[in-house]
Amino acid sequence: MDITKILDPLNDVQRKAVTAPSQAMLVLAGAGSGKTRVLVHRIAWQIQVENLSPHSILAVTFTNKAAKEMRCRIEALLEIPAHSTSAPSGMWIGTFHGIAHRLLRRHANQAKLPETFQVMDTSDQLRVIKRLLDTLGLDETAWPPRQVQWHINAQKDEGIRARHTVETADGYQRQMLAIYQAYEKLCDQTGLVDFAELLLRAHELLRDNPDVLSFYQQRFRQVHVDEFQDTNTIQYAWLRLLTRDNGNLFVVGDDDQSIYGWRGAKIENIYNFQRHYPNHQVIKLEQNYRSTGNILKAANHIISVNEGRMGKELWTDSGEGELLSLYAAFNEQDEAYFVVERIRAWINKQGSHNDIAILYRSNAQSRQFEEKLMIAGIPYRVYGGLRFFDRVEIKNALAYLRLISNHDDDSSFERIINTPTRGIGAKTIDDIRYIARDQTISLWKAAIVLVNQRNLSARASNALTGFLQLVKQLTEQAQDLELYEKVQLIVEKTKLIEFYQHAKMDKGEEKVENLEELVNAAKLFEFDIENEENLGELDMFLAHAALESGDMQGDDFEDCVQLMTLHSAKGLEFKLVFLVGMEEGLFPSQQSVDDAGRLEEERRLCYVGVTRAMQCVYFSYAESRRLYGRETYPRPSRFLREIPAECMQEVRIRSHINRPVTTIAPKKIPLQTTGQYKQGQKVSHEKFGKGIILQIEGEGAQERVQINFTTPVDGGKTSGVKWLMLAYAKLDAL
DNA sequence: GATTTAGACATTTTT
DNA sequence: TGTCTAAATC
Repeated sequence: MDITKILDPLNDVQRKAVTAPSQAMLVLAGAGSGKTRVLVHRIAWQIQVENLSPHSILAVTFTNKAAKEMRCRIEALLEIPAHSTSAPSGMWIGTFHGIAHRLLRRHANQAKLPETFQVMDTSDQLRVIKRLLDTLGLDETAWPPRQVQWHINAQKDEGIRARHTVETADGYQRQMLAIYQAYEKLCDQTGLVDFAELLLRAHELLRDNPDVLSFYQQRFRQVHVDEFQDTNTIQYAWLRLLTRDNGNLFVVGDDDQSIYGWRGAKIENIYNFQRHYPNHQVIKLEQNYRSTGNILKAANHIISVNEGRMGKELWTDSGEGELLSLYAAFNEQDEAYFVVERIRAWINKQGSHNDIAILYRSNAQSRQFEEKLMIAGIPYRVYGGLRFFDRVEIKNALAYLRLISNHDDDSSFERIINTPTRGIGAKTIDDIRYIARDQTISLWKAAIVLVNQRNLSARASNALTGFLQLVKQLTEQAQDLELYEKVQLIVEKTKLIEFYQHAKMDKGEEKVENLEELVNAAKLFEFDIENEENLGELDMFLAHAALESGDMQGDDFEDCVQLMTLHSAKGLEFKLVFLVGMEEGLFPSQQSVDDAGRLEEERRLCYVGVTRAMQCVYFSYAESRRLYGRETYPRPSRFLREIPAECMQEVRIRSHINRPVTTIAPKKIPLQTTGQYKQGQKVSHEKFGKGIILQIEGEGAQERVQINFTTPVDGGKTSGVKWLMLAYAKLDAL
């Protein structure tokens, strides 16, 4: 047995946490202090040294990425051969939602769910709510669907069912309650489960079924939780139930990095933990292995302004490093130019685009930077876009698959009844809805009833019959096929490809590619044997699509500058970090400045941002910024003043950045189009291939465009950046 | 049934 | 100001 492999890479405090006897443990792990390492080594320790069966291990995370990483690192440490997916090791490592889902599949009966229940994602849920409001005859402007959705989810996150709510005189509350009730009923009828419901249901399953509870209490001798500060009420309640008999709950978190309070996360869970588990031990990891001394000094000062912390101060034994820099930009354009210029300098000196991140408070801020990076020809990647499984074309294809799996899935039925368009109009759909509501049957059954009634117009009847037959036929044909063949069948036979190919809508080509990619994804989808219990491969795949929607585009190893929000930067690290838009009203955001609690969360966000950096931090703010079409003159962020002056240097403007004299309007560089082409537009040229328009200059016959050609041509190389006269170049818009 | 136009709206996000 | 969605129109 090789204990050294587990213990040697650890410092004293980490080792103490890893080797502590079984009990409740709270590890307060500062940024970059080896939090995941402790978790991974702790589990390895328990298995290898304490001879605990992997079967007895439960580890919970928030994201699939984190779960995957943890599993890989544990298996590497234990030298379990790679590629032996989850099954052989027997450990349950997953997200709260993933594990709740697994429990509900295994005990669908006791959870009072149909065995074929389907998981819906956020957009599915919104559709269901919209439809519900419609049936209830409520006006969408008075009852905005998003707000209703938010309300319902917030209730569920707190563990509150509609029936628990106390009657109030407040009309608004009462209506919301009625909607919540109706929503619960609808979900029960159609066998649909939203994300919050997964957690709530899993909690109720354990709470109300002592046999199930004691089974899992005995199975999971050790329960581990990552990012504990992000748990919400119901997640923590669930953890408490599971660990009630032995108290072996090992949680790792950082109160200073709690940035999800707005979606129900409760820092209080950390304080409550200490009350609920009186025999717990607290260990603080404060040695940071990521950042320079100056960066940590700045971060510590910022976070120290907050009240009511658990108290922690990061230190490092590596040197001071460079000073942090601050740039006061004239406006947001200037800010972007500055950042690009610095990126260039970094690349020229030492290298990789991957080292660099531009972090901002809100997604809208990415635009300026994308534009300037594009012009500069610097490769970049924006995080937080549409996920693969969230795309319309994919959702449509999945809806067909779901309908095949369960004809009574109303939400899928409605989604695709007229996609691709097959002549079934709003009128016919209304009729189907009416019958369904009237006889309390599914839309599918109602559609059959409607056809049989024979009082439809010939055209509508034909169209509807055609649709019903298509689905029936697909169901039969799919019967004995492999998963990917089923997907292929759907994609081909439903004419979705033709639909998107034909439509000249933007990104049609991309949509077709995505559908093809979906078939591929099905091929790659590895069937998790441990989960098999009640479920077919297709249903597994559908659940996977809902629960792991982001996983496909996850790791691109292209060498790119990374653009993302501060929130999505949590857990990552970069050598060079730009924290842009450091302005009052932007960061901290306007909505949080009046509320002490929310302001502290913004400050923690700033702390998270600074601690992402390993070597270098640049702050920037704009003295004037166009916001929602209005010119604003924000003040620098208060967080900048919370950084000690001795770790900061102010960067002065370079000569080439024009600072217009105040009375003269800023000179506009002629970037406007005179007609058909726009900056950023994709075009193709018969000789140079496809590319993107970087700049447009001149007028009339003199008009010329600069294009960055990105597709390889005959020689196998890309044509690169070229200036072309519009009058001569044969360009096609894409 | 597709295209156009008007209007709302605009932190942060994973599952 | 720009984007996205929903309704209006041909």
